[in-house]
Amino acid sequence: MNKHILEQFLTDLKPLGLPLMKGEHLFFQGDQVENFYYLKTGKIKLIRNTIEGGQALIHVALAGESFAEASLFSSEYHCSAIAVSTSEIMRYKKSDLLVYLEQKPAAMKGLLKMFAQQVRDLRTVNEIKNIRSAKERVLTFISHEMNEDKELYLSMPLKDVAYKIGLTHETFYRELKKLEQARKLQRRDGFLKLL
Amino acid sequence: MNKHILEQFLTDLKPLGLPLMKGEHLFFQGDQVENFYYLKTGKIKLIRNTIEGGQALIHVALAGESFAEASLFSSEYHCSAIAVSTSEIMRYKKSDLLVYLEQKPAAMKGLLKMFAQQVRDLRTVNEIKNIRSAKERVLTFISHEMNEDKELYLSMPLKDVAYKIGLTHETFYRELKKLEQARKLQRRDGFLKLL
DNA sequence: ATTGATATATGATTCAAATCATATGCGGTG
DNA sequence: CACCGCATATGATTTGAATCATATATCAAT
Repeated sequence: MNKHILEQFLTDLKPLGLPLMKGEHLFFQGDQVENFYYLKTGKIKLIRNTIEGGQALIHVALAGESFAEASLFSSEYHCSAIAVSTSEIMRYKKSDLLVYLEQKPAAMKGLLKMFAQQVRDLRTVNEIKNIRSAKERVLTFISHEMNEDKELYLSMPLKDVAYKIGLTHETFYRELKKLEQARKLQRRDGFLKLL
Repeated sequence: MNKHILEQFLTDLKPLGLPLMKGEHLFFQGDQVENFYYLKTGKIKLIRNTIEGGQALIHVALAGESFAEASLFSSEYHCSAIAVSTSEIMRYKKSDLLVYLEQKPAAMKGLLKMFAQQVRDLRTVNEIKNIRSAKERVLTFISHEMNEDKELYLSMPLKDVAYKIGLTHETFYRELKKLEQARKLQRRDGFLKLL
C-alpha cells in the first residue's frame, strides 16, 4: 500500500538505483542526512544503539517501503540502516525531494497521509505492548494485522514479529503452539489464520 | 514546539472556540470525522476501547497540541477524546483545512514535519517498552525526555507516565523510590532530575 | 469545611514470561 | 556436498514485575 503512494508521487524525480549486499550499512546513526531512500526489493533493518551499548530493532523495512522518513526534517540519522538481505534501494537527493514536494501539493499530501498511517500503526503496537498476557498480546496483534479472511501473511521471521510486539521469540513460539493446539490458530508456510 | 508550528500555518483559517467541561467527550470512537481539533488550554485524554472491553490510554494531549492527527485522512475516529480537565478547543472544519493545506505548501510542510516528529517519538517509546528491566526502562525514558539540565517536567500524573512506558503504577512508584534512595534521581514538585 | 475521587505509596504474594540451555531444521554459500 | 549461520522449537529454572491489598495524600467540587 505504501508502495503505490510513494511510486505515484516520486515518478517525476529521477532516483538513483543502489544495490546493497546483505549486512551492508546504508547509513550510520549520526550520519548527515543527504538522501531519502526507498526500498525496492529486499529487507532493511533499522537499529539504534542504546545508551547501555545494546542495539534495538526500530523497524524492518520491507520491499516497497520508504524508511527513516522522519530524517527528512533532521540533519542527522538517529538510527543505522543495515541490509538484512541483498537489497535494491532507490535514492533521492533530500534537497531535491523537499523542493519537489513544495511544488506539488498532491505529492506532499500523499506523504502526509503515509505519515498519518505510520502514527496510527505505531500507536496500535504501543497499545498492544501494554497487554500483559502473552496470549492476549499475540491474539490482539493478529486481529489487528489480519485481512478479511482472518489471515495474516508474515512478511518477516517469527523472531522479528516477536520483537515487534515486545515478546521474546521463545515465548512467542510457545504461544503460537498453544493457540494452534487449542484450535484457535492455523499455521501454513508464511501464514497465520485465526479460527 | 508543536504549538508554534500549528499556530503558524493555521492563522489564516478561522477556527471556532469550543469550551469543554471535565469528563466531557469531544468525540467518540466510531464518530464521523468532520473536524480537526487543536487544544488551546487544558488536557485531553485519547482512549481506545479494546476488544476485551477494556480501555487503553493512547495519548494525553496537552495545551498547544493538536491530536488525533491521523483522523484527517480517515472517515471515522479510531479513539474517543475525553477532557481530563476543563479545556478550550479550537475547531477547524476538516474539509476547509484540507483545501487550505493544498493551497499552502509551507503549511503542509509544517504539518508533515510535525507528523515526522510524532513517528520518531512513538518509535522511541516503542523501543523503551522493549526494555525488560523496570529500572532501565525508567532511566531510559527519563534520559530521552529530560532537558539539557537533566530535568524532566512531568506534564501528567506519574500514573499516566507509568502507563506510557508500559509499567504498572505500583512498579513505577517503587522504581522511582529506589532510584531516589540510590541517589540517582531527585524529585521535587513536578520535576524529576537525573544525577 | 466536608466529601468524594484520584494519585501516591508500600507491603505480601504469585505467577507467567524471561532466561538459560540445547536441539533440529533450513536456506545460502564456497 | 558439506558447512555455516540463523530461525524455529522446546525443556528447565529463575526472577522480577504484576497482582492484590490497604493506607495516606492531594485535589476538586459542593
